[in-house]
Amino acid sequence: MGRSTQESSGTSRRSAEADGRDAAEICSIAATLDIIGDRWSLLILRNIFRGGRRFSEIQSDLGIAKNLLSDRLSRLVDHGLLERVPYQDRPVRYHYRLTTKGADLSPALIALMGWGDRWYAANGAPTVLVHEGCGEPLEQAVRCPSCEEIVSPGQIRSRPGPGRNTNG
Amino acid sequence: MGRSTQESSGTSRRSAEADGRDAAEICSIAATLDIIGDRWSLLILRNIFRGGRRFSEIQSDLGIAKNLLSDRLSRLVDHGLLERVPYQDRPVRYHYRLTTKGADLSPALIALMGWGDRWYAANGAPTVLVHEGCGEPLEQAVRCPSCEEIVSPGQIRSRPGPGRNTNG
DNA sequence: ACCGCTAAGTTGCAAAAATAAACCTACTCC
DNA sequence: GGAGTAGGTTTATTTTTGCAACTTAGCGGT
Repeated sequence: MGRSTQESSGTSRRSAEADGRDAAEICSIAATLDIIGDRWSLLILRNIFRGGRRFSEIQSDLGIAKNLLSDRLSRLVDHGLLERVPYQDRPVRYHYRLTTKGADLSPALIALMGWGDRWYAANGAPTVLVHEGCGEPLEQAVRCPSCEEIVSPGQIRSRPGPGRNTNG
Repeated sequence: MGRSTQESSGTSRRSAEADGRDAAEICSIAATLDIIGDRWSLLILRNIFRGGRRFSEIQSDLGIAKNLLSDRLSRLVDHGLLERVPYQDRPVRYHYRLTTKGADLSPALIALMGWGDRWYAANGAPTVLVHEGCGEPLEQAVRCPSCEEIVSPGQIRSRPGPGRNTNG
């Protein structure tokens, strides 16, 4: 009935800070990693991005233990990144589909893939993302919507936003 | 002398596929996650990005156990993402600085932060990245260098690259 | 000279999580 | 009615974590 032995759907995996504020409340990176910051979640999502939607497909492709896959899929469904939808009756079989929220992680996957390509793909990238139509390889960039230009890393500054210290 | 109890600098953390090809060899996302795909590495890097370079600074900010921090820092140094540099003699004290390779992960951190902002920052982002000079918030985008335009997710296709099946 | 303090770790141990392998349920095909 | 498939659960073993105590090396005060 429950989610097997390794239950882990508590509110937060990392310990709270001194005054009860959790790291996730003051950093969106921490908030994100609380959800997909383990060794399998992003790989599972990557597989589903590529079209491998069924339990057994993901399991054999990744070599993940079945109980862990079961647990991670449930977690991702609970957090609203995936939907579990029946794709046949008799016997009822499910597959997993990205929600808008899950699909919205694609920039992060693209960035991680780009880094691996740049630093570990000695013989060229295993997979390249191309522009539909023109077919040319794509790249990721940070841009300033108001200046309408690409911003280099050195021109990026960070400052506290409106969500800082909400619980004051 | 060694790296304390939790040694983990083997070549690969995930098991090899049937024919000896590792997942990392056919997917740059897997290759990347082999290095920073645990619960702490990206948070450590984030801290160092923000300027928190010393052991104790990272340790108290993150609340990570000291032995784990020690292990993760050594791993990141071994993999060339960080450099351990003495910042004083007597007693000799070290801090950790991003290498080019480590700094090159910033697009991934920006993407993860953006996702957390969009889905978990009900009261606005805790931190915003702005364009130096104009001060306006930045965004991340995928662009086609040859068409010189921003590409929406639906226009992205992926195909095998030159590094696929290198070990034929 | 001794006391307490800081930084940056290391060591030992208990608890939690990951892994592997066996098992289960429903159903289909032969 | 036996074998196979999909999608899991259960159980046992191994690995990682997390916590607390301890270490090393120097500093500042008394």
